[in-house]
Amino acid sequence: MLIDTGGSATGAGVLLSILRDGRPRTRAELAQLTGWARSTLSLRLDALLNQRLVAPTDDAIHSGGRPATTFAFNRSARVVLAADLGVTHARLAVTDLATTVLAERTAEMPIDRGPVPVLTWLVESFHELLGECGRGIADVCGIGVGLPGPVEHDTGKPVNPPIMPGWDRFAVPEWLSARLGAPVLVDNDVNIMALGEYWAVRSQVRHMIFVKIGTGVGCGIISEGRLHRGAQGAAGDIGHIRVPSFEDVVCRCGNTGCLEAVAGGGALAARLRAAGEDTSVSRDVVELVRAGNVPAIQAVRQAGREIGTVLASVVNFFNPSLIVVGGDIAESGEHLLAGVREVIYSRSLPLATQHLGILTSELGDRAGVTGAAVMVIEHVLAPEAVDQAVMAASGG
Amino acid sequence: MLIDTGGSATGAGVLLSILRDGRPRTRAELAQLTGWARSTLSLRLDALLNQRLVAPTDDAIHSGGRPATTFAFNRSARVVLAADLGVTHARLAVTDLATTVLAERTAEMPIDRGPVPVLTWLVESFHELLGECGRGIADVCGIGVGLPGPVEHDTGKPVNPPIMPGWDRFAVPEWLSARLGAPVLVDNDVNIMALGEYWAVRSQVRHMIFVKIGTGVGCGIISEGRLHRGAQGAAGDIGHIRVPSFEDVVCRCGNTGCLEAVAGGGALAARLRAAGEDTSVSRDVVELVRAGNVPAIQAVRQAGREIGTVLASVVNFFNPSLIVVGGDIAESGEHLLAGVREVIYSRSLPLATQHLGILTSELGDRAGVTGAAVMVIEHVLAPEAVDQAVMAASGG
DNA sequence: CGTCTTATGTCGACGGTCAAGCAAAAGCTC
DNA sequence: GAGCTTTTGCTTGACCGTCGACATAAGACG
Repeated sequence: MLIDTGGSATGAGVLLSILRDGRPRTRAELAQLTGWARSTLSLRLDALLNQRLVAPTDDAIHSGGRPATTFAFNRSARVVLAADLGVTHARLAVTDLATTVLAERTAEMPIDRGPVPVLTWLVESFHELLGECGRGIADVCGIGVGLPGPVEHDTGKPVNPPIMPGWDRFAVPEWLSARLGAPVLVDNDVNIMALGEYWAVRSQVRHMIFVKIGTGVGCGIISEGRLHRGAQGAAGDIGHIRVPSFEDVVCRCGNTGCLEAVAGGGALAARLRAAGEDTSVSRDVVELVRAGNVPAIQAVRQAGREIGTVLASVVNFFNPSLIVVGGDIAESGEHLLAGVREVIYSRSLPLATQHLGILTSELGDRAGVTGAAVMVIEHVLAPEAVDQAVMAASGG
Repeated sequence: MLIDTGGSATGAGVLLSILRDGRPRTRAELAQLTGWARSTLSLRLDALLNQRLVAPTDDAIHSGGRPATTFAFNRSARVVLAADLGVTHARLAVTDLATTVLAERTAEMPIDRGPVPVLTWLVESFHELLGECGRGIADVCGIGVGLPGPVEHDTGKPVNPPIMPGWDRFAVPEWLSARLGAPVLVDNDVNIMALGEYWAVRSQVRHMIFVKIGTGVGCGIISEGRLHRGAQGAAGDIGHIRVPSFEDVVCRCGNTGCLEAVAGGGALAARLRAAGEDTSVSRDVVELVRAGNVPAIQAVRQAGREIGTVLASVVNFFNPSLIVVGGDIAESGEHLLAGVREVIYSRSLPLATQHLGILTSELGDRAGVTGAAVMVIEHVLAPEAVDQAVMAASGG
């Protein structure tokens, strides 16, 4: 229960947080920005150089006399292992400290095989991916994992996941970190996708909602730049909000009229199948839309309207400045988004919509692994964590 | 653009934040809690004693040898001026640093008289209230004001308030602090009510929603213990969420089917008036309910159901651990709450509702002034602010 | 009243930080 | 290549915050 007051709380962390934007800077600039003496600054800069978290850049700024060497964040100092585990699919990546993917892999990997088989495969694959991009296990500063169900983020354990048999309360972080020797962070897959998309717009946006429309419907919430997980980590479960005039539609959750049962990818596939199309999963619906199938396009647009109805309420309540729509169904082009926009702009308050952006995911199916990497990077590169690492390296 | 790295960042602030809970502690306990040497601790404790923010308590703990003097937060060190300005009504209070009301006053004060008349009255009344509780203007550490409309919290200016003629972009903080000589914080009235209610439960609750049902309907949102204001400061505007099967009801906002037009106090009064009752404002509805008028009771309970419909969606989306219902109509007893509970518990997900509390306001019509005081106290007693004050007092 | 125990104040030592100054380095201009 | 300009690294002395140790204070107990 001690409060860290420092002793040698070196302060290298805040220096790094300034350099995290990637812009190269001279010592003089950094001294002015931090308010430290040049001698002190050099001391702390050296600490970061020793950690290889910062590196001198090639181009020197010249202003008449001796050119000033510039220093910039070294995104290659460490690597992050990121995993986005879906219900049937898995995507893995090795990224640098700026979320750039260095090596990646996707595979069919049903989550219901259980934690040990899936995570064993995960560890093996990570080793292979590390080999692909020429890095070693020693370079790994952390592992981020997204799971398709509710996760207690503090402990990293899934809690009562409806579609992950065998995973309930499995200690994922302990299991993985024992085998990979680095800190492990776990969260819900929609949350990490939100984090990934937020990363790209973090300089302009403070409040954001990421809506994933796959088989089901869910969303991740960013408030004041931080993920809002809710009291039970169940925030963002908009898939089971009841939509009007569909009280007869039965949802897998046992209730009726849920958004997911009306506008989710699974529901669309089922409805089109009933109409004679050969659609079993949400990706089949996307195929059909891309092929120009009119009933499929109409269904997707109408789903957009239903989702828009719910989001219109969410906009009034939460007042975000950006809504990002992702997931399988979102990749079927503008049809879905058109429906969403149509309803939100007509139903939400002008004050809340005048500066509201409604966009499709920039990262596409990479949002998950990017977000997993972001989660790790934010943890490992937080000022206090950097201070501690620097202290440990110099202190012994 | 300097980053405060200290010099003499005394650290007295974190010490005070430990003592803020009100529990008396000995020097030894505090040294252990902070991790500082006893000598260092004494130094910082002295700084807080000089500021009178901490005071020795009478009872000394005895354990064989010399008894240890205990120290506790001195809630009487300063006073806060708090104002909750409604559309027609105003409530003012002088509170101590633990939000205890020392003197208060309510008055009819229509906000549409404009900023200068209202604020002039405010300043006069504050002086009188200070006299009543035997404190001087020098004791005031800050002023908190709640206004019935959207406020840009950073600047304290109302922005496009629909029902506050003459207030648009009026510089409330500058005007008041020039006359009262202390920092002024301004926010929306619903936000400060949320803050006030949160204060009472802050040790158990991190995510909360405060719903105010007066003439209109609005809510304040607490995420991770902090007020979520949204991108335009417009978050919590649930009064204009569309509720199903009321598409014919016209709202004062120009749209149709808004929750406020269906279940707000103004709407209830109008509906009962059309049925022959003598109700013009929401308080009249409450009177009627208290008198046992059956149509009024039915109307209020049904309003609770309509509000519950919206809140059920909000619960799925936001996953709070507590919903507090306040405002005029909430004071009509359990009828409203029964309607709200009925719908939320039947429509929201079990995971989100199993530990969800739905309660009426503990503070009642004092929630506003309490919240205004909380806003000021959190600002003035924040560790950095305390450090700065201590530094200023000792440095010159 | 003396002794014992624990709390508290004081003082010197230590270490981190700063400002200043100087010499060396690295490029440019002439 | 000499001279100029500016950055950079290094050193020194001073200052301040923090710590540990010692002396003193305050009450209890016999």
